[in-house]
Amino acid sequence: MTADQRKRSIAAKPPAVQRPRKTRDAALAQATILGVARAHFVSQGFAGARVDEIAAESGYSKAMIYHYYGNKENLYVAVLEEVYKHFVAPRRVLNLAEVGPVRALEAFVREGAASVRKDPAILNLLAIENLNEAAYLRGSTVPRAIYPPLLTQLKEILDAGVQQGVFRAGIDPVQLYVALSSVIFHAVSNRFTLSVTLGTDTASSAFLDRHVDMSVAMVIGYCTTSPRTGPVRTVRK
Amino acid sequence: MTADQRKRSIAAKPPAVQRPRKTRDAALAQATILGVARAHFVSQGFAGARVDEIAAESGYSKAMIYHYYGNKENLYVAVLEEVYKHFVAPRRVLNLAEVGPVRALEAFVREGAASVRKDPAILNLLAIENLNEAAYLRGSTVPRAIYPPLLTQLKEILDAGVQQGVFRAGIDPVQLYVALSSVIFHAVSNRFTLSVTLGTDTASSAFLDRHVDMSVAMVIGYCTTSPRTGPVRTVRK
DNA sequence: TATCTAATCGACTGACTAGTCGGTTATGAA
DNA sequence: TTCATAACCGACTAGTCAGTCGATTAGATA
Repeated sequence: MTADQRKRSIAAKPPAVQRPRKTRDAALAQATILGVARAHFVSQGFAGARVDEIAAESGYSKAMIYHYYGNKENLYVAVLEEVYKHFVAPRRVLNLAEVGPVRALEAFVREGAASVRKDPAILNLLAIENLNEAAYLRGSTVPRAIYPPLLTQLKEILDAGVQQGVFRAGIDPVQLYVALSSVIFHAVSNRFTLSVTLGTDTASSAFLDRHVDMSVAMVIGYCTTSPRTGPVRTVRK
Repeated sequence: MTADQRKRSIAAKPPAVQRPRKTRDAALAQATILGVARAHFVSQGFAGARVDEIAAESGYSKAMIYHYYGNKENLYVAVLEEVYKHFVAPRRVLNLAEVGPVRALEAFVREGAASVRKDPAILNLLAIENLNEAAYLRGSTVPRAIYPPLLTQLKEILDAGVQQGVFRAGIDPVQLYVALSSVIFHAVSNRFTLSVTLGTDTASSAFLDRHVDMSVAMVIGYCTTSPRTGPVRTVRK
């Protein structure tokens, strides 16, 4: 039994929806198919996912999938867009003026980390996209619309921090976002290989809790340190 | 034309090795097949790679692949092990006593970053493994043997730093390694999606240079800061 | 030189896979 | 009630895929 078969057999459960279906409901059909497709693409990748399996598990015929989504690629893109939207949606707007730039930045990091820990699906799709050189993502407008507000929010936090004299000047929001997302995402998206190679359960919530704390300290520490006096300096006075 | 076909057509070049082959050479055959397989698994993933294509491009028949590697999974594991070895091999041993803990830690980060920027293949395989919950990696002893020395090296740097009063005490090497690898790997492995979503070419060497500098500052800053002092304290709940 | 091992391959197979097609029937509107 | 629309599906196809098999032959060895 190959690893692939091992994994696939998990999905070999009876159909989630029993036929004969009572009523016709196009919206329900589309949503059900999309949900099942999401699970399959996330765990099997684009090439690894099987349209037949998605159909069987959803309780609808394969013809329905092609009726609503046209082809496998469109179905995948629909999943990609749905997951992207879902990823950013729960992020609440911080009251920057109230909590101040340092706490706002900390919240930014902690919320992102909590979001991917609760549902790592976005990380799998991101990995798939990068393996594929973002071929499908490029064709979608949804993810592109999601990020500018996030960058704007980050820029406002940075500006406020500089103005109040708590952050160093000259930090590029894009550059900071990349660093942030690194510490937020990587430990979760690579939890399996890290656990195997490091011999520690890096997926445990205790480990990830500590990782988030360390990440926050690194990011806040960087932003609050003057670049000239440098990090090499032993202790801040 | 689907994105898959678009990508696959790149590999549709004439065979790298011309037949009739002059001599028989088992070692050459295995190495050639492994090299071509590496390229295919890295860019297409396990499910996406095609044994027929690997055979055609290598200039050997498919029967040779099965003769030497048994099946697709074994071939993939062989690639995985080869890439892992190649990833750690070029890392030179630092003279900790000579350069001191701060520079040693900086070098640790910079060398890791340089290594994956030069050849991101390891990152693709890591992504594939994590999508697969490290199913294949678990069956291999090679990657497991590679990491302990790396952690030992990191621990020595940390200990020296604490002893010399430049690093804070109590940093877990495993925890630090996860943070390090985050900032080292993520920007490179996610360069495609980051570029698309952020609207900036995050794969450019200028951007990555700045990212590495920021990463070094964050890591060194964290290790050289006392956890009790500094502005970080104010944000703790 | 005779012999044996293993390097090598063309052609095959059975299972799988994305996508299609022709038809049936529930449902809402007229 | 009639009827048009679309929700829905079983069965099919053409091509693809991992893996096999029987045979041929280069080259090492005795």
